Amino acid sequence: MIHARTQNRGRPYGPALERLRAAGLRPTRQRLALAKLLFEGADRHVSAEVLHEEAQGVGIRVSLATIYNTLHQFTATGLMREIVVDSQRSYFDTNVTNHHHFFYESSGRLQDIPAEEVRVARLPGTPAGTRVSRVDVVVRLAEK
Amino acid sequence: MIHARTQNRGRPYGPALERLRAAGLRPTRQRLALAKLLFEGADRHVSAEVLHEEAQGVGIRVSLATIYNTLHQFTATGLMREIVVDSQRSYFDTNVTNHHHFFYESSGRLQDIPAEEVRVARLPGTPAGTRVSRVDVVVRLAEK
DNA sequence: GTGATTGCAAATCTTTTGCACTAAA
DNA sequence: TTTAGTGCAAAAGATTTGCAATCAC
Repeated sequence: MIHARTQNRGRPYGPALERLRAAGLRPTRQRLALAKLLFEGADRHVSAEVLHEEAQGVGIRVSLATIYNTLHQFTATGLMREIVVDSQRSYFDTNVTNHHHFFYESSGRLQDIPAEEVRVARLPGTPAGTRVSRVDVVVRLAEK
Repeated sequence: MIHARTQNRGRPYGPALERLRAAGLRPTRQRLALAKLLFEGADRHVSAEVLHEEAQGVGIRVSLATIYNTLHQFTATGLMREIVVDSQRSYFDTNVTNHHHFFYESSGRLQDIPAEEVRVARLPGTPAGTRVSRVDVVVRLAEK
């Protein structure tokens, strides 16, 4: 019989650890815990404040400064993406594939729009000396 | 001969005053001065800080708090529009017609893209109970 | 005059920083 | 060990607010 600790179903430590490893980030206690919150489950849109509260709620002891550090490291290593929809607060998205967003103005909630569902026919050429780093489409929604 | 004060070429006090009147804003000294800076000339993209410095530079005595108040009042009355491209700073646009933007990531500069030059084919229906208040397309540019 | 507007300074909010402490390798 | 990472509190930057003074009507 195999010892529980070595009973390896292909994911000995879970995908969170692997993601951090792949991103070249040392898997510390807090990064691992945050990665689990963020990546195990559906795609998410979080602000630093919300993620901090959620972490506290689940018993993860982590400071707000570390939340910011972590979100920025995850963004810098391509694990997450920053979305700009509110000039007062930063949002981060666990979906790093090409896509767009619905933004509910009243609640501040974000919802993905798959890239295929938006066709942007950009006629103007990009200015000389520049290249397009990203095209963001935000459909702002108000209550009817 | 007509007195200089009444020599009216169709714009007795200039369009700035008329704009404020039309927007229902009392034409105070600082609102008038800011309106002239903003609306007499080509369309502009300003941040509160930049507008404040520019005003000071031209000898307009106005506090930063009033700059913020004014930009928000102008936005609330439809004289300007807020553009969200940077989660740390607010930008306001004097062009309130339907259009989009190039955003130079390195300099923070904005450039209009006429609405006709971008075709957004939005296939997903808007969620129930909501209506589209605006569709923003931001083409982020990096240096080549 | 009277109520709207302004300026100033203090307050608030989000995000960053400095630095001693802790933990991963 | 050695070095990266963390927490905390303080700092920084953007924006808002409270309130007395000022201005438009």
